[in-house]
Parts: sequence; C-alpha cells; structure tokens
Amino acid sequence: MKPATIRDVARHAQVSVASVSRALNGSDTVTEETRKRILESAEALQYVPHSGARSLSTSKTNTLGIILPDLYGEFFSELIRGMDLAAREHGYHLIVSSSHDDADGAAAAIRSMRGRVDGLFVLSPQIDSANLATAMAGRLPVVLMHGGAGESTLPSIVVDNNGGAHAAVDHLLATGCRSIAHIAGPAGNLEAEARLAGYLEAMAEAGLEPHVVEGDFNQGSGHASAQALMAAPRRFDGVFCGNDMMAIGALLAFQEAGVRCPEDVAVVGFDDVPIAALVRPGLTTLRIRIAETGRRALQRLVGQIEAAQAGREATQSSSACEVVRPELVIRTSTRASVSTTRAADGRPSGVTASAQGENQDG
Amino acid sequence: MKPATIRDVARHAQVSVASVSRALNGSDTVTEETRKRILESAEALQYVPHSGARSLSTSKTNTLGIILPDLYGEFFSELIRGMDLAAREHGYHLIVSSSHDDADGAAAAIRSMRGRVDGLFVLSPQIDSANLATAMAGRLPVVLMHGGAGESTLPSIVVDNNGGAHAAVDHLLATGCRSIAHIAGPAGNLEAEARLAGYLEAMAEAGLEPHVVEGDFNQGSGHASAQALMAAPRRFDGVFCGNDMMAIGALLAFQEAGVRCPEDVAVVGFDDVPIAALVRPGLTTLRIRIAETGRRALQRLVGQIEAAQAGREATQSSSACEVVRPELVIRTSTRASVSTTRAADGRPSGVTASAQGENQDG
DNA sequence: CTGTTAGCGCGTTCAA
DNA sequence: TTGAACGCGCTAACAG
Repeated sequence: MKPATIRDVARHAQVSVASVSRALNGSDTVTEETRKRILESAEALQYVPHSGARSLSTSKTNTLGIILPDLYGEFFSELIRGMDLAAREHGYHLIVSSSHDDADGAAAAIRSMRGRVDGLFVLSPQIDSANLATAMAGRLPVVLMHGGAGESTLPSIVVDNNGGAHAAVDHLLATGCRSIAHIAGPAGNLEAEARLAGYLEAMAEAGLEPHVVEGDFNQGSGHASAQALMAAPRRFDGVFCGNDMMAIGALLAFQEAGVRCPEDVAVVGFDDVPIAALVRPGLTTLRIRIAETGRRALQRLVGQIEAAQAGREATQSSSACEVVRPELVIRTSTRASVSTTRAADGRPSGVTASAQGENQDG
Repeated sequence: MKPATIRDVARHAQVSVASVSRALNGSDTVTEETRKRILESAEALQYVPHSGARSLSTSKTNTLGIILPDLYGEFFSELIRGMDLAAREHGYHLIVSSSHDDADGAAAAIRSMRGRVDGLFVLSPQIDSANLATAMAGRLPVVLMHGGAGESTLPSIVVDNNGGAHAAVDHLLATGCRSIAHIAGPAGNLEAEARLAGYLEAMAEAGLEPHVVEGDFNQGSGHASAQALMAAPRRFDGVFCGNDMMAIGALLAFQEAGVRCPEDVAVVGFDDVPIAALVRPGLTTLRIRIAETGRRALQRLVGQIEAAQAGREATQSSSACEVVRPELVIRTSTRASVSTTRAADGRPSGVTASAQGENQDG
C-alpha cells in the first residue's frame, strides 16, 4: 500500500540500493544490463524518489521561498508568475508564504523556511534589516525586494521609486497641470514612502504646494481618497497615485462624480499592472516590467546558490543592489504633452506612447 | 558557520537530543528547569529546527502542492490567494507548480511532489483521469479542480459551467437579444468545453442558431475574436464569452470599432474576476466566489489528510464531487431585463444587481 | 523525568 | 562495477 522506496527497488532488481541510486541518477558507471533491470523494477513498482529524503542527504531542496506581505494584487501575481516561469527553467519549485502584516510574522515565516528551501525572496516591506538579520540565522541565500534602497548589504533589487515619482510629477507638469495631489500608499511601507518623498521633492523643485492623502495601496482606498480630494476646498487638476490599483479606484470615483479625465483632472499611476491598459481612459503610469523583474530576481538568487555550493562568494555583481528604473508609459488618463519629459536620471527618457491597440496579449 | 543542529543544542545544554526535542515541541514532560536551560541554549545558538529533517521522521511536510496549467491570470491568483489565507490558518505552506501545458508535464510535476507535500490540488485541465491515476502512485490526498464534472471518483470541486452558460444565454435572451454569439475557450480545456456545450444547448432550446468563435481564455483572443465577429457577415446583438478576460478584450474591441455596449451589443463574461467590476461598462458575468472556493478546497484537502492520519477513510462527504454554482451578476454590459431570469437549476436565481458603487474593496 | 537507539529514505564514501 | 555502512537532522519507542 505504501509507496515503494529505493530498497524495494533494490530487492526487486537483486542489487544494492547504491546501484539503484546510481542508475536512477544517471551519473555513475553502471553496467547497461543491471541498469536496465533496475529501471524495469522501478517501473514495475511505480517507484518515485522521495524528494524530502533526497533533500536531507544532499542538503539541497531545489525549492525557493517567497515571503510576501499582507496585501495582494496583480503586482505580486505578476511577479510570482515571472519567478515561476524562470524557476522551472532552472529546476526549482516555489513555495509562497504570504499575509505577513507585521515584522514578527515575517520573521517567523522566514525561520520556518529553514530546511525547506535553498534560498529566499523577501518582499515584506515591514521587516527591517535588524529583524531580518536575526531571522536569517543560517546564511541562507536571499534577495531582498522591498523598498529600502541599498540600506542593507544583502543582495537586493529595488525600484527607483523616487525617480519614478519625479517623472510622474514632471509629466503632469509638462501636460499643463498646475495643482497636483498625491494619493499615497500606507505609512510604514518603504515603497510608499519613497514614492511620497519623490513627489514632495518634485513639487518643491517646481515651487508648488504638495497635497497628500493617504491610502493603503488597494483600489478601494484610491476611490475613497479621490472622494476626499473632491470634498476638500482645495482645487486640483492632476493626481499622482502611489500605485495603479489606487489610481483605478480614483478613476472610477471621478467618473461617478462626473469629473472628466483627463480634461478636468489627469491621473498617473505606478507599476503598470496588466489592468492599467484595460481601463478607460487607459492609465498613464510608471512601468515596472514586473514579470521580468521576477525572472531577474530568480536568476540572481540561483546565482548565489550555485556560487555558494561551488566556490565561496558569489560573483561581485550579485551581492550588489540592483535598481529597476520605471519607465513612463503615457496613455489617455493624462493630456498630450507640450514639452519634453525627462527621465528619472536626468537623461532623455524612453517614454512610451501607448496606443489603444496595445490590449492584445494573445 | 553552519546552522546549529539539535545536537549542538543538546551538547550546549548538557542534555540529550531527545530532551531538546521534547522541550521544543512543548508536548512532553520536561522539568521546568531543564526546559529553561534548553530554551536558553537554543536561543544562544540561534537554533532553528530543520523542517526537512522533521518531515522525514514524522512523514508530514505541512505543505500542500498546487498543480497549475499554463495559463495564468486573475482567476488563479484569486484562487491561490484564498487557499493561502486558509492554509496558514491550518498551519500549511503552499508550493506552486505551474506552466504545465501538456498532460505529461503535469504528470511529471505531480510525481516530483512526492516527499514534498502532504496533499495536492490539481488544476490542470489537460491531464485526464488515466494519467492522473498513474501519476498518483502513492495515494496522496488530492482535490481535483478541473472541469470534468465527477468523471473521476476522486474528491473534486467543479463549477457548474453548463448551468452558468445557460444562465448567461437566458439573461441575454431576457434582455432582448436575438442573435447571440459565443467566444469559446480553447478546445481541449474541459471548462471551456462545458461552457460551450451549455451555450449550444441553451441556444437549441431557444430555437436559435449558434455562432461560435474560438479563443484561448486570454484577453487578446477576446479582442481578436470580437473583431472576427464584426468582420463576419452575420449580425449579432449579444456575446457570451467563455471567461471574463476574453469579455474584456471584446469590450475594448467594440469600443475601438465604435460599437456601443450594451446598446448595440450586450456582453456577458464568466468567473467574475476582480477586474470585471472595474471596467466600463461594468461586466455582467457569472460569479464564482473564487477566493472562497479556494478556501473551501483547502479545507477539504486538509480534511482528507487529517482523516488519513487518524482513522481510515475520510468522512463520506469529503470523497464526493462538490459543485459550485455560479451566480449571475448583472452590471452595465447588458441591458435591463424585461422578464424574470431563471437560475441554472430552474429555480429562481439569486441574481445580483451590482451597482456602480461596488468598486470599493477597502 | 531523561538518555539511548533505531529508523525516516536517500546519497555517498570506502572496500571489495 | 558493485555492495555495505554511515550520515543528513529529527522524532519516537523503549529503557533506565
């Protein structure tokens, strides 16, 4: 009744377990005849290697863990999708652990990964470097993917939120907006704070008064924040939202209130999740090639793991902080530009004018 | 340098490994004093139990596997989200294995799960019962979640696709449509085929000529199919799409072509993914409470596992095929109804009139 | 109450 | 080329 083990196969094939192991793992030197007999026995017994046991003896799980924060949405789906695609190319499985609203929870999740994974992606913005270091007793390879740009010495991939926010404000300015509000992400979230900081800086540089309402990165809060904005005495003709989901919520709120977009108010999001191109008006946003970033993160983690297995340290570049520069994608939620936009780094940006027809992924 | 093991802790605390195990697992009888000493040693050595090793000796991984098909999207994201939430309540981790476009790939993925998980969700519509049975050597608890309604004796959760399709056609009919086309999902996909069959039946019952174009469940194919529909000589005033993503693609295609929805053509989708409520016009669709279905599936799988650990068979109900009945959600992509709609099972349906204001999830 | 020992299923030396 | 024995890290009997 119970699944066959390697010893069952050995007995059936009249050989030792060592030979079975060798034959099945292809590598070593085995007589063609005995190998054939072993394979037949394995087939007959429907033998399937026990990954757990194998992991224990090889100290290699071929599994990677992902520590996610509480909030969910298209951003993380896309990221995981990109990672997953790359993972199977490299022969790895993915184990996800989400819903970590607090730092302790995330730390516990990280600890529970020991002996279960070969490496870890940490996406929880709540957990700070100190807690992380404590939780990481064991030198598990890791790739950090939460906001704090290079504040840790661990390998990481971060988005240039500040630059992206600047580009958003610049674009709104260039298209004629004079009074730009910001619907921010939740306080305490590093990504949200960096985007807010970028907004404040850009506004200060332009000599404009900032106007901030706090949301929580979910679509509902974007809706509510937009209503709050409309209820306030202060006028505005442009809104930069901390992410796309809030921007979509805002778009709907404006629509319900009879406020036209982009004529009356222009809206810019952040992330370029797939939905952004599907709403009307199409959402102008800062594109992060999400799935590709996920793929890239996976490559780096695998690189670390392989390096650790072989030599000592990973190649120099792999221990650095890689930064992803968002790209402004102009759709119809903002008006036509009247002057040249500048990229986050000051050089001419690769601005993408996105046509209506882009909505074909098939 | 290497992580501390239980023996390091035992040595440090001057006790045996057994005592350490007992102290850490809380259960047994240990003197308060020695327990305290052990905990201190564990703390000092930053000891973290090795889940892999523990799994091997307890033959319990506390991990559940999910075998996903190739296509990704909001539907699966939502489902996984629901599962994940429930999983951590039950103390389980989730390991995902996606991108299985063919039956062999899915079977291989299932095999590779041995020794890695305590149970499995199979969502790949490509794998048939025969292959599945072969791959499942080992009596691993499983919950099937692909279209084939009850064709297997394994526990499963299936959507009443046929009934949902009937409801969609009935609704279009009730709102005055006379010529209803169908954008179908990919051939070979059980869900897609069941929805197509339901459409064909309902059309036949109404004495109408069917009109089918095949898509692939992605948004792009919905866009292309709608264009194909418009290019064809045959007129139509309603479209039932195999899923929401294709419906959204179709919506955009109509918009681009200047065809008004719902005035010129009414559109109905299937699934009620989160985006469905966010596009304009709001998409009328058949709601599957996706996250909740995921939660339910998890409960059933855990129920099976616990039953297998304890007694013999799971409770009778857990080995059955549970069916999820989609609920018609009327938004603005279809016109106002002029007569009463009937539910899939013939009784008055719990039709939900969804207001504009529903777009607040916060 | 605690320590010793035997597996869990597999990879991998080391002899033969 | 093959086999016997050990170890991966931990839990669970069985003694003491």
